[in-house]
Parts: sequence; C-alpha cells; structure tokens
Amino acid sequence: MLYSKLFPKTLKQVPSGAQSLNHQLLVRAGFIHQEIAGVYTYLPLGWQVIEKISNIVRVEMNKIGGQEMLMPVLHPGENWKKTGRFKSFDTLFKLKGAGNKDLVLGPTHEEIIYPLLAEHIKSYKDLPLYLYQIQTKFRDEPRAKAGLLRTREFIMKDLYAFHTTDEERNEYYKQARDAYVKIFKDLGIPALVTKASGGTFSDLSEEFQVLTPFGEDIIFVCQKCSAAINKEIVENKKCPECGGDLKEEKAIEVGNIFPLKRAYAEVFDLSFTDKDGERRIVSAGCYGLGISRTMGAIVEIYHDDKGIIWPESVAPFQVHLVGFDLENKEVLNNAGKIYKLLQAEGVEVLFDDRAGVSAGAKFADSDLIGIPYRVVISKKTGDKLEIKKRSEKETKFVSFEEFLKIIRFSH
RNA sequence: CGGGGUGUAGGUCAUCGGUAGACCGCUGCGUUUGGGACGCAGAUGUAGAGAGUUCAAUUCUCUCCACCCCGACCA
Repeated sequence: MLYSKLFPKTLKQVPSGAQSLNHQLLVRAGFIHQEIAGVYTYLPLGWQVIEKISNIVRVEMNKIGGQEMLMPVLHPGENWKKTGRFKSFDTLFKLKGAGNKDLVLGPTHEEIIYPLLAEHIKSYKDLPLYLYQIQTKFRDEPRAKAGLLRTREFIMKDLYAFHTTDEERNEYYKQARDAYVKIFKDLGIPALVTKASGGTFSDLSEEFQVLTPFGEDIIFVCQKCSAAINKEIVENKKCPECGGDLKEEKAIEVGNIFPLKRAYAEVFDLSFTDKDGERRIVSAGCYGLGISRTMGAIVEIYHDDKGIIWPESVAPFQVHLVGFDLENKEVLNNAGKIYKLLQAEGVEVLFDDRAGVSAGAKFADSDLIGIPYRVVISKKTGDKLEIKKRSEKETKFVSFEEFLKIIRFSH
C-alpha cells in the first residue's frame, strides 16, 4: 500500500473528549472514526487489524470443530418475546418493521440459533455440533465509553456448542478454553483466565481479562499462584486455589466462556432422540470473544508516548517502508524496488512514498501508526536497508536478504 | 437513568451584547530536506437547533439535541 493513497491522514491533535489511550491513538493514527457515541467506522488500517484478529480466532475455532456461518443482525421480536428477553434484556435495540412487526438488532444469537437448530437436530447422530460466527452485535449501552472498550455496536465472535450430555459439554468446554488461551497467546495479549459468576445462564463461567486502568471490571489476582477471580465472586481476600493474598486490579473482559443452562433449549424445544429412543434436551455451551474490544485492549497495553506498538500478529502491515530524498531519482527507484521485492516475498508493506514531506513528519506518522518494522531508504542507505523495530530503540543497516531472515524468524 | 461539563472553520481551541480569530490541516508559489521545516499569497463558518430578552445575541435566559466525564447498569 502506498501511504500517499492511504485513507485517511493522521491527526496531530488528540480528539476532543477522548480520554482512553486506545481512543486517542486509534483515532489519531486513522484506524477508527467515531460516528455517534459508541459507534465507530473501522477505517482501512483499523479494518486490517480487525481482519487479523478475526483470522487468528477463526483458525482456533476451526481446529476445535467450529463451522463458521453468519446469522442475521435483524431478529424477529417474537423469538425474544418467547424467551422473555424482549423485556428483560435492558440494552436491547428494538424497532418496527413493515406491517408494524417488532424487530430486534441482535445483541447475541440464542434467539436465532436455537430455533434454527430445533428445526434440524433430530437424533443423537446430529450431535455434537459447533457453530460460530464473527459479526456485528448491538447493545444500547446507556453509557458508551473508552473508545473500543465499551461500544453500542461491536464485532464479536460467538460460538455455540451443542451436545447430547453435560459430560460431553464439559469435555468440550476444556477444549474451547485451551483454544482461547492459544488465541490470546497468538494475539500477543496477556489475558488472565478469570473465574466469574455465570449470570443468568450458568453457575460459573470463565472470563478472559486484560489488566488495564480503563477496564471496567474489578478482578482479584493471586500474588502467589496468579489465579484470577472476578470481584463478583470473591468472598474473602484469600485465593481459593492456594490461600495466597489477592491483589485488586482493573481489567477489561475480552472473552467469556460458559456452559448454558437448558432454558433456551426448552423454550425452543431443542431436543433429540437418544440411542434408547428417549427424547432429551440438548446441552449447550457458549463461547464469546470481543474482536473489536480486543483491538482496543491491545492498544491499551501496547503503546508509548509516540503511538501504538502493534504485536506482529495483528499489525495492519508488517513493514513500514519510509522513503526519504525521493526527489532523487536513484533513491526513488531504489525504494520502489525494495517495495516491490518485499511484496513479491509476501511481506505486507506500507510504503511512505510522499514527496516533500519532512523526515520528522514521516517518523512521527510511522511511530504513531505502530507497524512492527520500519525500513528507511534514503540517499544515505545505499544498497542496505536501515531497519528499526517499533518496540526497540536501535537502528541497524542490513541487506535485503538479512532483513527477510529477520522478519521470517520473528514469526 | 442520576450528577457534572462541553458544543465556534475539516481538526484542536480562543474571543465577545455591536453578526468571528489563532494554530494545525488544505490550495498555489518559493526556500528547505534524518525527528511533526519556513516565508509569502489564498480558500474554508447558517457560532448544535428552536424560542425568549434586547435597538442589537455566537455572547444573556429557557427548552430540546449531541458529545464527554463520574456514578448506576453491563446476557
């Protein structure tokens, strides 16, 4: 991608009202644009990051048997009335469709997937079944805040798993939990598996929490064994695992996994005929992961006073190629050649090809955007590349081949 | 939803009872060229909306709307 063509330009000033770092940096660097409270456009750079995160999640969901699909945003109000959540779900967006029909913008998809499954699941042979989607959800939060950490429209991965027995479901829960641990490791995020209450769905759930001052959850982390427990279920200040001392921390929930109770299966009659000819209710589990919130959480963790420092796995590009002295034909040709060679090697590269822009401005933009590797080509660099990792201070001069080895090795 | 705050150029803000200004950005020309360069010239505004007070309102008052912060809420 040529930087001169990239939409939009970066901003020097912090947007009015933006307090959290993810909000400030993502807006300034041109990743997101706020439309209304808690609703953002994902601009080209931002969308690249969303896609990177989504793909990491997809890989692990597919490994545990997940089949990706896409359910509608628009739901029949009727289904929500059946489960009682048309009234009880506080942040539900409701609207009227043609013929004055009640419609709902989906905040979660039990009301769609249960009736869908009820139509198709007849036998124990149809189970287990793991279905997931990555999709925009809507919740009319009374107070959106902190950039992407709390929005009214957000991108979420939700996997619904359906089983013949609770034992089978619990077995799968462990697999899903491992998959989540792997996902956050691949994303480069230190997420703590945190015990929490299950809310109305189940007695216990686990949340994946990232420590950040802008988080909204209070969790307690054991200073001895690192176990984490949500405030809502901490009774005394001692670790239930090892008895160690607990430290209170602010955190943001980026994932939540829990076994579902059978309420929805019963409402929508999601049952099957077992081997012995008996009709049984399906046992389910639900596994959510906030894709867009995770993007915000990453920025909360990885930044400095100059800008974002993306982990390599989710950066919008791997390499930020910065050209100086581009009025000089030779330098321009050389930079263009490096750009093409990197692309030919499958490297995702953003090439700052702007002429007449000062070095300082290019460095500042590069630091703000936060791509892992910066490569400078100028009249000084000759046949070498001047490289610098965004996360480090030192600059090195290396050959093209050496640079390729470096970025390959880092993966 | 309770409390507080803010709405002025594309962005960040200043101003002020007599219908607007800076900086950034943008356009043109020239000089620069390794950490957000400089000079000159230019373009860009229903001052959030409505009502009221006044000779006169962006400015004061009221209502509404939007956004932000604290709290409550957060399957």
